[in-house]
Amino acid sequence: MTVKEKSKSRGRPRAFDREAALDQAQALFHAQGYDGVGVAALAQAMGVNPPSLYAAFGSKAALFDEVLGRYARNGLPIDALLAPGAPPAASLGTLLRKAAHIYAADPQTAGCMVLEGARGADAEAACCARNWKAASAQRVRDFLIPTHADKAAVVADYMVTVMSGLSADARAGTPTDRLVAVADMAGLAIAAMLDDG
Amino acid sequence: MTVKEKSKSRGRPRAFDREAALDQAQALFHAQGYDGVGVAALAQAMGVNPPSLYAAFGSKAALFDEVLGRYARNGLPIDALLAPGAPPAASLGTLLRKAAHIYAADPQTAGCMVLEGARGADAEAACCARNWKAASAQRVRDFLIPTHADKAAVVADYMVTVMSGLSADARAGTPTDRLVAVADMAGLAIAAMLDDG
DNA sequence: CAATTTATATAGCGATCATTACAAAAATAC
DNA sequence: GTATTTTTGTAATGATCGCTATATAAATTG
Repeated sequence: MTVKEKSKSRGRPRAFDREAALDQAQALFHAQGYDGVGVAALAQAMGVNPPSLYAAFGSKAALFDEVLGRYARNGLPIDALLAPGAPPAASLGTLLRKAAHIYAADPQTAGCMVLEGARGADAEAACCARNWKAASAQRVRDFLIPTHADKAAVVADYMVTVMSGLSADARAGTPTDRLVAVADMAGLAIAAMLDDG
Repeated sequence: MTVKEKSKSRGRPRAFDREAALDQAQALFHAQGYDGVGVAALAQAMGVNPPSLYAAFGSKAALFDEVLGRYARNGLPIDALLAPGAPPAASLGTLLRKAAHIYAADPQTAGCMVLEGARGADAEAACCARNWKAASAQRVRDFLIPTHADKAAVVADYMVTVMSGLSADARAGTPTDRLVAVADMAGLAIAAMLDDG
């Protein structure tokens, strides 16, 4: 039952599915946070011994970074919602509302893994997470530049700030309806800034 | 130079100033977070050996809880800003703006210790911090009930959410002016909710 | 076949974690 | 004075941290 995707490498083949192992790592990181989960727990959940984990992923931080990449790719559909030409205020409001729903949907995956990772005690992991966080803020800025160039920076900062707060609330156990109500209220500032102002 | 405040207790007198030690602990917890600082570092900063720390404060988590109490008492002047009869939207906007200033004022004390502590990996410490967080939310609700009873809950949630996001940004190094700009934009939603709506 | 390469499992590395025996020291109580 | 109580410093507890040295197993290469 060994898998050999692409090139038939020389040595002994890997005995575990790399993607499936990443899934397990992602679930654990999301549920308990980078600081809350140890390498031993990760290896066990991935069905692998620590040496294989290090051989395949390099380090705990590198594994986390790879997990964050998958998460950012398959998480919130930012690019779909913020397509060029979409109505700015409404689209950003929808993004906040969708984030609230996703953050509170499952207690095992509460909040945003990127935004939570950016606050952890581990400097290396926080640095990785903040890079992904900055990339998301940049996407919001790019979306706004054509229509509201002068306000793109503030509004993008505001979006990240609110989503970070929503993520914290979701991890504290705030239920979906309260989170969505906050997201909708946060949308009022966007409308006031982009439509009225 | 030994201090004996109230009752002359029986045994050997304490050799350190309890309040000064708490100051040092607060500085360290604020700078590095509950998970980021160990008991050994705490004891050294407080000028005390670990056994004395445990004799005086009980445990790392209990020390953190006591520090949080001091912090909540001497931190943001919530009660002063949210006095009964104060203009609701303007007062809450001022609170956000003041929070932004304080959060970003000193890199050694960036963000809010309560809101950051509420996201830590340690369950006991996070529980303590969330109690203080809930108490602050309750003060906002009480402030709003007389004038906007129907919206007090959402607005209080929104305030805590935004402040939590501001705290995260401050810890990530966002400068004061950008944080204040976000706080002011967040104030637009409060005005829209309380004045217009 | 032997040689090489890679992944595996066992076991343990030194460091740090929060916490605590233990005994000497310093105060009051009798 | 002696007894009692509390704090002190030294040193170490077991647990867990991220990580790895080592040897064996399983594949390709010649």
